[in-house]
Amino acid sequence: MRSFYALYRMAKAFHQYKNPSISVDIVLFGYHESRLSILLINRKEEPYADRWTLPGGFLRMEETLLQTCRRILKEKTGFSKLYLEQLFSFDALHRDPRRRVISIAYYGLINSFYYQLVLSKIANDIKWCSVHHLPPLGFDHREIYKLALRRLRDKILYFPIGFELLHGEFTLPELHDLYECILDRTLDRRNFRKKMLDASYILPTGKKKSGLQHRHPDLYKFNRDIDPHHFKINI
Amino acid sequence: MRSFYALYRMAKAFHQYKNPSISVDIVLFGYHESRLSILLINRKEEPYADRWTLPGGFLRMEETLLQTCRRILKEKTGFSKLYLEQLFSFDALHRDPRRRVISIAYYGLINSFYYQLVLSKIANDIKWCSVHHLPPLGFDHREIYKLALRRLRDKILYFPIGFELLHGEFTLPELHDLYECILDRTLDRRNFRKKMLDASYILPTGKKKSGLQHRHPDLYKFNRDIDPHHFKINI
DNA sequence: TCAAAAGTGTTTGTACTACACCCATGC
DNA sequence: GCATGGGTGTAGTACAAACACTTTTGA
Repeated sequence: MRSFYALYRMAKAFHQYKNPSISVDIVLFGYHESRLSILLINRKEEPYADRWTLPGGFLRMEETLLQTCRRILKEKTGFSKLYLEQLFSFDALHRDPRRRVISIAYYGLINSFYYQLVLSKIANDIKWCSVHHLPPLGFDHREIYKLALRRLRDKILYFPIGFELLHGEFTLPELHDLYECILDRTLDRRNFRKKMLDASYILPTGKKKSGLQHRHPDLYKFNRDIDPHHFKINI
Repeated sequence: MRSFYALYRMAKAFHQYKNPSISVDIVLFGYHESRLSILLINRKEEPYADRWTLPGGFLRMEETLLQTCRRILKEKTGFSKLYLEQLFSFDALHRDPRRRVISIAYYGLINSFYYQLVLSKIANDIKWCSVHHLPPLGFDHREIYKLALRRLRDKILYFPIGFELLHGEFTLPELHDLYECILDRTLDRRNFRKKMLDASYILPTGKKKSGLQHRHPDLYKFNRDIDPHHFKINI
């Protein structure tokens, strides 16, 4: 009888603690050679075996969500220092066919292609994929990606996140190209330069970038003395 | 032995499914007589017994998060049709002293004071409380409230959520006062009127509001033909 | 010296700000 | 008729948009 009672207590506890699994999914944007890409993983296992999905994984009880994101990205990219921001929680009842999973999506920015991608055991393949040629994605990951891109486009207009995608020192044409890639439209070169400099958001380093074919452009750096929360710019 | 085996399986399942509890907490804004308020509940039980907190509750397995919000608000206010938007997920490890609870916060807007508040069994008291005189709040609810207010203030500048707080027909002075309450600053009456009308965001009904002491102001209504996602206004 | 990309200033238009007087109503 | 709040227009300013030529460099 004692074991039945223990079973009963366990069942009760089980029921009480029965909760959805919590996962994170990450839209990791990278920028390289005038292309905005996201990191995709080809799944080895069901569901969605052989389909491309966003990197993601399950929360552990002793982790915060951000820590989960960083652990997963470290496993897959080797990179640990990057900009991450919470995006939205996706909670449709059957978004994962296995069981109830609530996914809290994050998006991140990385100066991509610096680090070798690591192929984990649960994946067939991992790659950077241009946002202009995305394959069909598993789960509701296309929806998550679309929201992330919208958020990134909105945010870059009034918050200096773009710099997370460039090196410590960069040229104005590089910054300009980055903005055009993210926003997917052309921006007047002269006005762009003027706004960036007037906001004293970037500072000249006095150096020039060499090794290029034509005129050597000036190098700038991010002005870290500006409070990004009070940064105000209209591209 | 059979019961031990069952116990073992159960324990394994328990472990596998051990996940944080998921709750929602709701910052419900109401507006009445030139005051912006939020709905607060005085807890009867530990933790934070006798302290004021945001309305909230635990997700059930068969519910979406929005359904959880609506169930909770229906229990406490009797009101079911209201504007709700996901705000942020709060996941600090010990934000709830009982166990790991991840709270997905929502904020909502209600044409308040229409509906009688319902005192549930787990509460000592429930009330609308002016945002200018908030008591200390339990859990991390002050942080949640602050984020909600910031979001509301940001959003009202470019999205027509303010109308959710007014009746179907309203006067321009009422709308003006609502914006001033939410933003907590004065706005030029003439410019405000001009912008609202130029955006054809509100439409004259041809009627006037009577029963007032002085000149009877014109009544307007929300222009539902405008796609709120393309609504653009700068207050 | 030529081709390609980087650097620079001015003009024009639009949109926000600031501001003061008349009108309708109830008492 | 008077006190109170509602309705209306204009002038000034600031910022964003549009736009073309000169400079630097490698080949």
